Amino acid sequence: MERKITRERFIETALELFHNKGFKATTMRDIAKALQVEAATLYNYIRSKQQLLDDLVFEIADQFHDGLSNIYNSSYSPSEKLKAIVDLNVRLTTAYPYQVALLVGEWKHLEEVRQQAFLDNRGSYEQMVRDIIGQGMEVQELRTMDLEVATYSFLSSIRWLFSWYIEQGSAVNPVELEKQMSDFILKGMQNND
Amino acid sequence: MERKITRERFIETALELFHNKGFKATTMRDIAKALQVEAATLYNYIRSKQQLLDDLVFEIADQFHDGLSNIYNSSYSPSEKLKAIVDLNVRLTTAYPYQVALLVGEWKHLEEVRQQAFLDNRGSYEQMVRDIIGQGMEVQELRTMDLEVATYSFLSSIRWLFSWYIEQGSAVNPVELEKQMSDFILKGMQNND
DNA sequence: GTCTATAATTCGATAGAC
DNA sequence: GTCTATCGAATTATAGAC
Repeated sequence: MERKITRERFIETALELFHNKGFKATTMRDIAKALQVEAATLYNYIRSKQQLLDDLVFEIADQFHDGLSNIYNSSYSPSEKLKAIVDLNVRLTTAYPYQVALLVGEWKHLEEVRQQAFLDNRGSYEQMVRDIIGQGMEVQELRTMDLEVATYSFLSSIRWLFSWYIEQGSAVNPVELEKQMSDFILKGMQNND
Repeated sequence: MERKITRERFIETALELFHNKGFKATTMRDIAKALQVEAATLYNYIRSKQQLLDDLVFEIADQFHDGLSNIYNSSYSPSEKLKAIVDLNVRLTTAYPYQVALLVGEWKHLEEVRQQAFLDNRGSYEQMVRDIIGQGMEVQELRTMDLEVATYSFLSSIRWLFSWYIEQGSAVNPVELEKQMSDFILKGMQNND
């Protein structure tokens, strides 16, 4: 009958509410009510609601960025790298679906300076993907296509994984999911001459 | 030196702010300031902020739904229908990018009953797409793949078009865009035996 | 570590003059 | 149709008792 709050339970509850109602529409009282405590209690765990968002967004954003850097700086071929990127996304998304949801949908509510830092991070991520796809076309591993459309479509098709995963009640085999997604996305990009 | 507000200018300004800051974070005073009037003035144009969101979301949602219904009930083949869906999305998104942004990102802030109506509408849209892809596999126009992953990836890859279009400053030829996107997305789905 | 109480601010919306 | 003035509710966060 433990009623005590752990930081972990607090974060979990907050993330779920942020996903369901949005960060701005979720009040400290909402989170407190879900944990059956008073709102003031929550301030033993965080400095502010704003700081909580910042911590959660950048924690997961850094994981994506670091993961992609390792892929980018590897000796894999371009199309092998793209498969590794799909794999990275599936692994992070199935491990931290609600944090990815926050990353995709609530970064606008970071304070201004931090929002710019976020956009720099995201821009760097997108540029690495663009480079890899461009290299794939150069060595003719990938079909020749409009680079911007290809980059955008690739990123777009994996970005919404979190919402599907959450809706499915997480009843998905991550390994099979990665196979299916790589298959679908990369088949359209590969050069078959 | 016309300072008068038209309903059109009001909607345009509100949509842009909703996209930049999010619906919840945009105050009536924000919109008023951008139009260089007082907040009270805005209530000559709308009944409430909530009603404004509702009107704008369902106006564009209905256009997507009706457009897809027409495609669904046509005599085109499944893969021709998919191409028509991409075309529908490109046309609506390039014509009403900020309204599409609202549709994708802010539906959570509809009031509860209307939110359910929205989800019913979206579910119906997704089911039609799922049907078309399933039929494409049956008649072997499309490769055999996991139906859920294919449907999700297809929808996902066109959903973020609005953000790209807005970022590009709308400097895109819609016809060429439709061609590039159809090409990218459908190449990976077609059966080549 | 959790509570009660409340300060300080902000927001949506209305009343009523012009 | 736009303004000034303001109400009432809601929100983040803090102070201080236990």
